[in-house]
Amino acid sequence: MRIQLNFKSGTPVYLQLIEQVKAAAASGALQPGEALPSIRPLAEELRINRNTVAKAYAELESQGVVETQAGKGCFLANNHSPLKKEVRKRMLAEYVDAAVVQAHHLQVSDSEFLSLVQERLNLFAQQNKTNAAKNE
Amino acid sequence: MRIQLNFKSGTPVYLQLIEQVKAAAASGALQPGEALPSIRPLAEELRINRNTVAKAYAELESQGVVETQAGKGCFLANNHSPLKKEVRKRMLAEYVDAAVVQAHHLQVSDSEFLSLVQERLNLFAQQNKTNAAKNE
Amino acid sequence: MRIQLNFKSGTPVYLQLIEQVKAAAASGALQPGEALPSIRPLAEELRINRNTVAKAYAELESQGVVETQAGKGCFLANNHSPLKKEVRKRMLAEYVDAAVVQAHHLQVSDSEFLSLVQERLNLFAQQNKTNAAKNE
Amino acid sequence: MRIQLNFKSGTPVYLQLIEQVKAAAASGALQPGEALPSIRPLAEELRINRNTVAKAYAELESQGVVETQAGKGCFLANNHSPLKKEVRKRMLAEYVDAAVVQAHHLQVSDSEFLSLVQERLNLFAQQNKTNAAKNE
DNA sequence: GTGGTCTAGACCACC
DNA sequence: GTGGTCTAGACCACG
Repeated sequence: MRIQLNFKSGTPVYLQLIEQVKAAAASGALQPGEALPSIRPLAEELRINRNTVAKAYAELESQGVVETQAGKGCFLANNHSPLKKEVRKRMLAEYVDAAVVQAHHLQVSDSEFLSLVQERLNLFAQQNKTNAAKNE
Repeated sequence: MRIQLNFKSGTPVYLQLIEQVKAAAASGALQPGEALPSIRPLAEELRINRNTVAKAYAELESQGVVETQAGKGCFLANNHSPLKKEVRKRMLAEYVDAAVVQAHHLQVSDSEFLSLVQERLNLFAQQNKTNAAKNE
Repeated sequence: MRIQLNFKSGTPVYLQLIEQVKAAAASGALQPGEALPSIRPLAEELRINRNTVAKAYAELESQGVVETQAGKGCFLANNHSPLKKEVRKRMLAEYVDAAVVQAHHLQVSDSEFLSLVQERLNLFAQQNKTNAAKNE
Repeated sequence: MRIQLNFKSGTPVYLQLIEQVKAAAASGALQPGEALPSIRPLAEELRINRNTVAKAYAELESQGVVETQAGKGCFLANNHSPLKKEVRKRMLAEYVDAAVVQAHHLQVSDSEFLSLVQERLNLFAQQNKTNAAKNE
């Protein structure tokens, strides 16, 4: 699971964590019963306080999204099924629209915008590969 | 201009306002020189405090998006501060990255993602045309 | 009576007006029964709204410092006697202290400070003479 | 550090705080590197809201008078931003002018005014010496 | 415990 | 009526 925080957005960090865990569960990237990252390593990787991660996990447990087993870890609860493709597309569209509006506001043409999108996709795939290698 | 707030998103209300004013400006729904809604009526309509609207407008002014005249009102500025191309690209990249990450979380493939981007670009261009026609 | 406003101090203009009229009354510069400047010319001279002057005068009347006679003007009430020299000196000391602290903060030496004071006193006397000539 | 507020003066509380911290720094009562009172206890002691103190400290930081470390505290900065001599003189002139105007209102003669200035300078120098001795 | 931010209410100056 | 400012309360992130 890949977590990416935006410290400048004004959105509390723990809410960003919650949202991204939910998204991973919604997409099926995180399977029911699968373990979430442990609090301490995750906090170190993201350069945030352990309390912040703990708070997000606690909130997720109170919402029934995950189940915590003391001393063992935190696992995705069972009663979650991957969302329909249509729903996922609608969720994603919000993010795409924000980028499109910003592009227009910054007077970036459609073709420039599309090539930027392609560029970031490639960059992202490359980073993923690097992370995967590191975790082997 | 149509403003729609989401009080449960965790995104500060004043940031949502800023985004939507920018979107309206980018889409042509709000024309250069045109007056934005006055602070008090807008705050009442949205059921929020006047200061929240005032803060959004103040931030928009400091970004050069609008020009405010005390006692008169707040108007959309003409020139969208022509920043250097590199700077604009970097600003835009943040939005694109957020969408890319979300696509990955929701396990949407690159090709599906690109076609969604194209779809939203087309939709946006269409809205622009409609607004232009309306303002003639 | 010389009024000097500071638009950057954060103190409301009408409060500055009130304070300065009171100071003039306290010092004896304004005698009981003497007329205050008319609202309209004073507002023009100070480049502020007539309402602001009117508000200050209304507040002064409600405090019993002045008495307004509709259509005639605004006059200093009778029950005010000039303050003792010691009291005036103490009031003035507050302003002097603020300047002294600022001088030290800006690392201006005592001798430089004293020559600045002398310079401003001269400038002030000169302006007064100019204004007096204009009003003849 | 002794803070004394005047709630009836019309001067915003946060500005009074700024002035008094500057005065303490200028007089030597507060040494470079020394911690200012923490926001919460100070607010309670003065019976004002925490945000009012926070605003004063934030403004002091933007002026370069203090340096604040989130989660640690707020400390007096070392170098009082050596501005150009001309700029400093102009800033100081505002304070001097306010005192000069007040002297005129209170009908204090120039010579009396100058001797008062000298008196306060001496008093201030004496305080500085006392504070220096105390901090040895 | 520390400082920082978002939202709110009341008041100010100006037209 | 317009926008602007000061003060406040609640919540957040961090140590």
